[in-house]
Amino acid sequence: MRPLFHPAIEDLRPEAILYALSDPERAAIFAQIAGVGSSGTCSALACLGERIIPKSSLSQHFKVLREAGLIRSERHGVVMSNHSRCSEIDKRFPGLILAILTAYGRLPVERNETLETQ
Amino acid sequence: MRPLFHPAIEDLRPEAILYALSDPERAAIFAQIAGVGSSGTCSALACLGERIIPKSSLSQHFKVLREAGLIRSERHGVVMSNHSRCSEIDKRFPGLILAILTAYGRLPVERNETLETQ
DNA sequence: TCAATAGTTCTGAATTTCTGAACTACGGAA
DNA sequence: TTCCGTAGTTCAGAAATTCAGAACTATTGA
Repeated sequence: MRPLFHPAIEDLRPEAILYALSDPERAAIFAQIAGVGSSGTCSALACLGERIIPKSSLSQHFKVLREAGLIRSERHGVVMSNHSRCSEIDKRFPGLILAILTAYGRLPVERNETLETQ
Repeated sequence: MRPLFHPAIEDLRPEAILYALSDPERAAIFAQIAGVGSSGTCSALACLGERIIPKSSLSQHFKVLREAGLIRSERHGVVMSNHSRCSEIDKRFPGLILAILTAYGRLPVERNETLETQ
């Protein structure tokens, strides 16, 4: 298994972020991770929506999110922990993640700790 | 030629907007239209970047932008005029377009007339 | 009526996405 | 140690999407 690639903050490209979040399943996964803060294993996120996401697809989704710079994944023993890189991204692209999650209706009304409201 | 489809504002879906703007060529076209305000013919936008976009591809790009609700196209004689639906979209998804165009580095520093800075 | 211009649709090749099956990595039990 | 179970990755082929040249349509002006 090759080591997980995480782009540096200065290498983030807006097209990759938009592409990653243009899939509602991926957006739901990311919203969950960003909402809960440091969050869950891949398998815990397998049935957020109306279907059970096959694990190979799920793995691909995480790869896309990771390589867009949206999340950071690290292995802890047998499970993978994923957390969002919202605050880093917000420095580079102010307001972007907040606007996207809001558009998806994924942000709670009360202030979210992992996102600066600018 | 079938009539051009423009979604109603309440039918706009964030995934379609993100997808449409996740292509740098389409984003450049949209930025140009949104920046200039009411803007140009398709062919006038054919060589914004490093290559000349084939006209069939260009036509597809416009269709994607149109069906995502980002632009409104109308035929005036032999040419097509396209203008952005930024202000409508901004009511539905506040800050989204501004954040995306800013991330792409496409917004002038001075205030843009077609976008509300909220 | 004809030619020119601007854009759309068609079509097949190339690319991408999806997902079941096989595989790898790690931890714990025996 | 070895074996087993869990968690996730990679492979591979089918399905879907994208790309762009060629053919087509619509409109204007001569």
